Amino acid sequence: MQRLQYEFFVRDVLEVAPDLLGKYLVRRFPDGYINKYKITEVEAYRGQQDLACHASKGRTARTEIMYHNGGQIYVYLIYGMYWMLNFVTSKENIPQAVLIRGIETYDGPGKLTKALKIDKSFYGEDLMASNRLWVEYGKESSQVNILTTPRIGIDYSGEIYKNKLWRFILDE
DNA sequence: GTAAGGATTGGC
DNA sequence: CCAATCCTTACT
Repeated sequence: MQRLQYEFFVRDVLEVAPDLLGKYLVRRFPDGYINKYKITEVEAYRGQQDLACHASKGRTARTEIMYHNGGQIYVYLIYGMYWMLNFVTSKENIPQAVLIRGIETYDGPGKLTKALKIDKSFYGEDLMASNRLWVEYGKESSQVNILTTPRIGIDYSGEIYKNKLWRFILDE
């Protein structure tokens, strides 16, 4: 199937995040083996105002990639042991990203990066140019049922943002 | 330089 | 319930 292009990612994260559900994350491993995984759970992180978004701290070495045009990969380490996989969205200078929290077979942001062998070396990689990680359309209709809930693990982000229904789950 | 804490997970 | 484990950020 066809790889998602820049136009898909260069939109507001609240449009891109739910739209990623049902699409396929494609990984080409170092030995050349290719596997595809249906995306089942994501979260949206939206700009400097969103206190749960890393970019609320401003433009730093870590958040730099989020200020780029959509379609780049943002990876960071959490709790000293788990890599989190994100896709940058929106236009240049608008820091947004979608956290991939679950894919078919591997439920959990830390589990899926471990299974797919994703680490810091993917930071800043382009989803349209990469030969080892990208996203494709599925063959079935894009009609999917979606559940929304508050985001996980961001209780520190204040009343307004911790209650936003910016976690999107594929309802099977 | 130093300290605090995190978009998580698994084990007790 | 709590430790693991290390990078990023802020600065008593």
